[in-house]
Amino acid sequence: MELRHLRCFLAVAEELHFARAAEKLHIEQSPLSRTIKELEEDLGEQSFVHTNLSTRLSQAGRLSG
Amino acid sequence: MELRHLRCFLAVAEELHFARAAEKLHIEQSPLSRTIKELEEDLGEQSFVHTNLSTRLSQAGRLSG
DNA sequence: GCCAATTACGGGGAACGTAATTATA
DNA sequence: TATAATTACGTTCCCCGTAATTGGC
Repeated sequence: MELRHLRCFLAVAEELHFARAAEKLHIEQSPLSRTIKELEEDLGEQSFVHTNLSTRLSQAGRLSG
Repeated sequence: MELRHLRCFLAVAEELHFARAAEKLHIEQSPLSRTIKELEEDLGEQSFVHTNLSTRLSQAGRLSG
Protein backbone atom coordinates (compact mmCIF):
# COMPACT_ATOMS: atom_id res chain seq x y z
CA MET A 1 0.00 0.00 0.00
CA GLU A 2 1.17 3.50 -0.80
CA LEU A 3 0.20 6.95 0.41
CA ARG A 4 -1.10 7.54 -3.09
CA HIS A 5 -3.79 4.92 -2.52
CA LEU A 6 -4.85 6.44 0.78
CA ARG A 7 -5.06 9.93 -0.69
CA CYS A 8 -7.32 8.65 -3.43
CA PHE A 9 -9.43 6.72 -0.95
CA LEU A 10 -9.87 9.77 1.25
CA ALA A 11 -10.89 11.91 -1.69
CA VAL A 12 -13.53 9.45 -2.82
CA ALA A 13 -14.74 8.90 0.74
CA GLU A 14 -15.12 12.63 1.24
CA GLU A 15 -16.73 13.39 -2.08
CA LEU A 16 -18.65 10.15 -2.57
CA HIS A 17 -18.22 10.94 -6.23
CA PHE A 18 -15.42 9.77 -8.46
CA ALA A 19 -15.53 12.71 -10.82
CA ARG A 20 -15.28 15.26 -8.05
CA ALA A 21 -12.66 13.23 -6.20
CA ALA A 22 -10.56 13.05 -9.32
CA GLU A 23 -10.91 16.78 -9.81
CA LYS A 24 -9.85 17.35 -6.24
CA LEU A 25 -6.81 15.13 -6.76
CA HIS A 26 -5.98 16.79 -10.06
CA ILE A 27 -6.11 13.50 -11.88
CA GLU A 28 -8.60 11.90 -14.24
CA GLN A 29 -11.32 9.40 -13.48
CA SER A 30 -9.64 6.51 -15.16
CA PRO A 31 -6.42 6.48 -13.11
CA LEU A 32 -8.46 7.18 -9.97
CA SER A 33 -10.66 4.17 -10.60
CA ARG A 34 -7.58 2.07 -11.26
CA THR A 35 -5.94 3.27 -8.06
CA ILE A 36 -8.99 2.44 -5.94
CA LYS A 37 -9.05 -1.01 -7.49
CA GLU A 38 -5.39 -1.44 -6.68
CA LEU A 39 -6.11 -0.58 -3.07
CA GLU A 40 -9.00 -3.03 -2.96
CA GLU A 41 -6.89 -5.80 -4.38
CA ASP A 42 -4.12 -4.92 -2.00
CA LEU A 43 -6.41 -5.20 1.02
CA GLY A 44 -8.47 -8.10 -0.23
CA GLU A 45 -11.80 -8.46 -1.89
CA GLN A 46 -13.93 -8.15 1.27
CA SER A 47 -12.07 -5.06 2.22
CA PHE A 48 -13.12 -1.93 3.98
CA VAL A 49 -12.77 -0.13 0.70
CA HIS A 50 -15.12 -2.35 -1.22
CA THR A 51 -17.79 -2.83 1.44
CA ASN A 52 -17.85 0.70 2.78
CA LEU A 53 -17.02 2.85 -0.18
CA SER A 54 -19.10 1.10 -2.80
CA THR A 55 -22.13 0.73 -0.56
CA ARG A 56 -21.96 4.36 0.46
CA LEU A 57 -21.57 5.29 -3.16
CA SER A 58 -24.61 3.20 -3.99
CA GLN A 59 -26.62 4.89 -1.26
CA ALA A 60 -25.48 8.31 -2.40
CA GLY A 61 -26.48 7.46 -5.93
CA ARG A 62 -29.85 6.18 -4.76
CA LEU A 63 -30.52 9.28 -2.69
CA SER A 64 -29.50 11.70 -5.41
CA GLY A 65 -31.16 9.81 -8.24
CA MET B 1 6.75 12.48 1.98
CA GLU B 2 6.19 8.97 0.73
CA LEU B 3 6.15 5.58 2.41
CA ARG B 4 9.26 4.81 0.41
CA HIS B 5 11.14 7.44 2.40
CA LEU B 6 9.96 6.04 5.71
CA ARG B 7 10.91 2.51 4.75
CA CYS B 8 14.42 3.66 3.92
CA PHE B 9 14.63 5.66 7.13
CA LEU B 10 13.55 2.69 9.21
CA ALA B 11 16.07 0.42 7.55
CA VAL B 12 18.93 2.81 8.21
CA ALA B 13 17.74 3.48 11.75
CA GLU B 14 17.61 -0.22 12.47
CA GLU B 15 20.89 -1.11 10.86
CA LEU B 16 22.79 2.09 11.56
CA HIS B 17 24.68 1.17 8.43
CA PHE B 18 23.86 2.27 4.90
CA ALA B 19 25.30 -0.76 3.16
CA ARG B 20 23.33 -3.22 5.28
CA ALA B 21 20.20 -1.08 5.10
CA ALA B 22 20.45 -1.01 1.32
CA GLU B 23 20.88 -4.77 1.24
CA LYS B 24 17.84 -5.19 3.46
CA LEU B 25 15.83 -2.93 1.13
CA HIS B 26 17.12 -4.72 -1.97
CA ILE B 27 18.43 -1.51 -3.42
CA GLU B 28 21.91 -0.05 -3.81
CA GLN B 29 23.67 2.44 -1.60
CA SER B 30 23.48 5.30 -4.05
CA PRO B 31 19.68 5.44 -4.36
CA LEU B 32 19.36 4.84 -0.64
CA SER B 33 21.57 7.80 0.13
CA ARG B 34 19.61 9.91 -2.31
CA THR B 35 16.32 8.85 -0.74
CA ILE B 36 17.46 9.75 2.77
CA LYS B 37 18.57 13.11 1.49
CA GLU B 38 15.17 13.62 -0.11
CA LEU B 39 13.51 12.90 3.22
CA GLU B 40 15.80 15.32 5.01
CA GLU B 41 15.08 18.04 2.50
CA ASP B 42 11.40 17.28 2.74
CA LEU B 43 11.38 17.67 6.52
CA GLY B 44 13.85 20.49 6.68
CA GLU B 45 17.53 20.77 7.38
CA GLN B 46 17.30 20.60 11.17
CA SER B 47 15.11 17.58 10.88
CA PHE B 48 14.77 14.51 13.03
CA VAL B 49 16.43 12.54 10.25
CA HIS B 50 19.52 14.68 10.11
CA THR B 51 20.02 15.24 13.82
CA ASN B 52 19.18 11.78 15.01
CA LEU B 53 20.24 9.48 12.23
CA SER B 54 23.51 11.08 11.36
CA THR B 55 24.58 11.56 14.96
CA ARG B 56 23.72 7.98 15.80
CA LEU B 57 25.59 6.87 12.72
CA SER B 58 28.56 8.91 13.84
CA GLN B 59 28.42 7.38 17.29
CA ALA B 60 28.11 3.90 15.87
CA GLY B 61 31.11 4.53 13.70
CA ARG B 62 33.08 5.91 16.63
CA LEU B 63 32.21 2.97 18.84
CA SER B 64 32.98 0.36 16.21
CA GLY B 65 36.10 2.01 14.86
C1' DG C 1 -29.14 8.63 -18.56
C1' DC C 2 -25.54 9.30 -14.98
C1' DC C 3 -21.74 7.26 -13.02
C1' DA C 4 -18.26 3.94 -12.42
C1' DA C 5 -15.33 0.26 -14.46
C1' DT C 6 -12.60 -1.20 -17.99
C1' DT C 7 -9.61 -1.33 -21.97
C1' DA C 8 -5.86 0.10 -25.05
C1' DC C 9 -2.16 3.00 -26.25
C1' DG C 10 1.34 6.28 -25.52
C1' DG C 11 4.27 9.71 -22.97
C1' DG C 12 6.89 11.58 -19.13
C1' DG C 13 9.03 11.31 -15.07
C1' DA C 14 10.56 9.06 -11.10
C1' DA C 15 13.45 5.60 -9.12
C1' DC C 16 16.93 2.49 -9.59
C1' DG C 17 21.52 0.29 -11.29
C1' DT C 18 26.14 0.92 -12.23
C1' DA C 19 30.53 2.91 -11.82
C1' DA C 20 33.59 6.13 -10.25
C1' DT C 21 35.03 9.88 -7.42
C1' DT C 22 35.02 12.80 -3.38
C1' DA C 23 34.27 13.85 1.43
C1' DT C 24 34.35 12.72 6.20
C1' DA C 25 34.44 10.53 10.72
C1' DT D 1 40.55 3.39 6.35
C1' DA D 2 35.78 2.30 6.21
C1' DT D 3 31.62 4.53 5.24
C1' DA D 4 28.70 7.83 3.38
C1' DA D 5 27.78 11.48 -0.17
C1' DT D 6 27.95 12.83 -4.69
C1' DT D 7 28.02 12.75 -9.66
C1' DA D 8 26.90 11.17 -14.30
C1' DC D 9 24.59 8.30 -17.44
C1' DG D 10 21.49 4.94 -18.97
C1' DT D 11 17.31 2.14 -18.31
C1' DT D 12 13.21 0.40 -16.63
C1' DC D 13 8.91 0.87 -14.62
C1' DC D 14 5.12 3.27 -12.69
C1' DC D 15 1.56 6.59 -13.07
C1' DC D 16 -1.08 9.35 -15.59
C1' DG D 17 -3.66 11.35 -19.90
C1' DT D 18 -6.63 10.43 -23.47
C1' DA D 19 -10.34 8.26 -25.75
C1' DA D 20 -13.61 5.03 -26.25
C1' DT D 21 -16.49 1.30 -24.67
C1' DT D 22 -18.93 -1.43 -21.45
C1' DG D 23 -21.50 -2.27 -17.25
C1' DG D 24 -24.62 -1.17 -13.47
C1' DC D 25 -28.32 1.52 -10.62
